[in-house]
Amino acid sequence: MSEETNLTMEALASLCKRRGFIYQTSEPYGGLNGFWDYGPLGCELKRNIREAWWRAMVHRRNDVVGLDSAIIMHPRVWEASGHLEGFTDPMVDCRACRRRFRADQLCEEQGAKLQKVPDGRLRLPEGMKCPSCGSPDLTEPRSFNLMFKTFVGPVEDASAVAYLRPETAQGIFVDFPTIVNTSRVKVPFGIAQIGKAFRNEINPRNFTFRSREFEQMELEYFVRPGTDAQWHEYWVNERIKWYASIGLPEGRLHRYVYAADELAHYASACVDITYEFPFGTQELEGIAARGDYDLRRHQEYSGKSFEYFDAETNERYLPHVIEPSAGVDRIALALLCEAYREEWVPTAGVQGGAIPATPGGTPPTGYEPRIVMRLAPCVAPFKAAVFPLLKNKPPLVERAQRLFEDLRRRWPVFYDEQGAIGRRYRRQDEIGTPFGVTVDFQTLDDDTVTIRDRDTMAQVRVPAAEVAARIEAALGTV
RNA sequence: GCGAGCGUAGCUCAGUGGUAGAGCUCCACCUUGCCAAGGUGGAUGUCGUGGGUUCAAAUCCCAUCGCUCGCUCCA
Repeated sequence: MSEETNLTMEALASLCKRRGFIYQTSEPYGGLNGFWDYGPLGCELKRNIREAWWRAMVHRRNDVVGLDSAIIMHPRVWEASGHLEGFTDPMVDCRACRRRFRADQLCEEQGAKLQKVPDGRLRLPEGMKCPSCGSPDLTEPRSFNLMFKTFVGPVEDASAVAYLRPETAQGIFVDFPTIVNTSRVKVPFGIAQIGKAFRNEINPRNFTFRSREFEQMELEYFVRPGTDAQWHEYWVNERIKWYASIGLPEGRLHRYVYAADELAHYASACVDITYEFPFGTQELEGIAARGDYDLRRHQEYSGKSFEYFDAETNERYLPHVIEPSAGVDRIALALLCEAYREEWVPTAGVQGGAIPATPGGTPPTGYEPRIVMRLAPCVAPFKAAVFPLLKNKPPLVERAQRLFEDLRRRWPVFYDEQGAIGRRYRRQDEIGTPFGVTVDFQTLDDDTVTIRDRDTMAQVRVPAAEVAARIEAALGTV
């Protein structure tokens, strides 16, 4: 990683805290690794992401319904899903020095291979030694589950064990028969869900990118067996389009297509949509063709039928599923990375536009630095800010407040009369507000105001009555 | 999880055993006729936390929590 990108992530984290987007949880207690709080601006950003997704995936489609299932489900769900066995890293402990190591890693280092015994358990080959102290006195490989465990009811015994969901998808699969029976849906159709999920990650890293508590937006789209490939391709394309609509251009997104030997045994295809973060190109969303694996497993483990009766073909079958699964927090982080700019802008009297700042440099004569978040208007926390040009002139203040009250009925809008007008513009630049609407002395004559564009800093004068329509147009169709 | 580095005000940081600081930010008033940092006044830190050494600890030692980087892992 270069020094420059390093600086950028630090600068972004610093701005996120300074302006109230995202910061560590439980700060007075020293923080807690892998958990984050979204402040006043961050929670608006996240709401906007969720709402844009829900509109695109549910409200504007005829073939998808929504769901909000419980975070804690019957523990057998996680046996059926494979999470109880699959979500583990086998570890061995050294009895001599009490250190703990990854079993597969330890074997590989010593030129051996972890052995599997017939009952499915893992065993160390002969002659393995502790990499730390050299003792051969090692425990058998043991699994440490990445699911958070808790107890249901007052008694903390084995029969009361439950887990916080490590993904939202299983709620959809488990509810599949009920939704089919109650919602008049017909294959192909989808069930969408947004919600928190929890994984006890060994190593949270890269700001919020890998967290222990995170939020997913998942669609399970059920299709006729045999149509998997075409629907998979359809959803990959749909999702890329959606990212563009919230301000992540296709140029910075990539598709990582899984090779045959990388796929889970039940999957026929998987494509990750990745984004060029400063710390590397990393996944935002995975789109997998999972066959009928999930429904089949729940049918087996529950003993109930998960089959679908297709009235068109008069067949009974387990639908196959395409799963676009996105992380809200990762999308929020990508949007913040994409939007963040340090610029040098001309001061009064200097011609020309803003130039990108050199990290750590000082602006040339006639320029001064600004930080601007170029968030797409549809995801920006505030859609506009309203200012009286001067706060000590009551008619300006009164008219500005009236305009503010008018606009806030429709969108989150910010009002500010504090300090010089230029400073107020800059404050809004840093939090990504796309428009600054200023009431000045001419407003008192003809009721026009100026609208200042965040990105170009250019101003246009329009009738106050047209401001709402201008904002609406900028929000687009998202 | 391992190794290395780091933790002082909201932010960026100075302060290496002897009375906690600067710049920016923030608040009040003034000023200000469109792009921040003009005036006056003000607020904010038991120096991440807990122990220990010492007459005395932000400073030295131990533990712990957190952050960054590398390895590892993964969504």
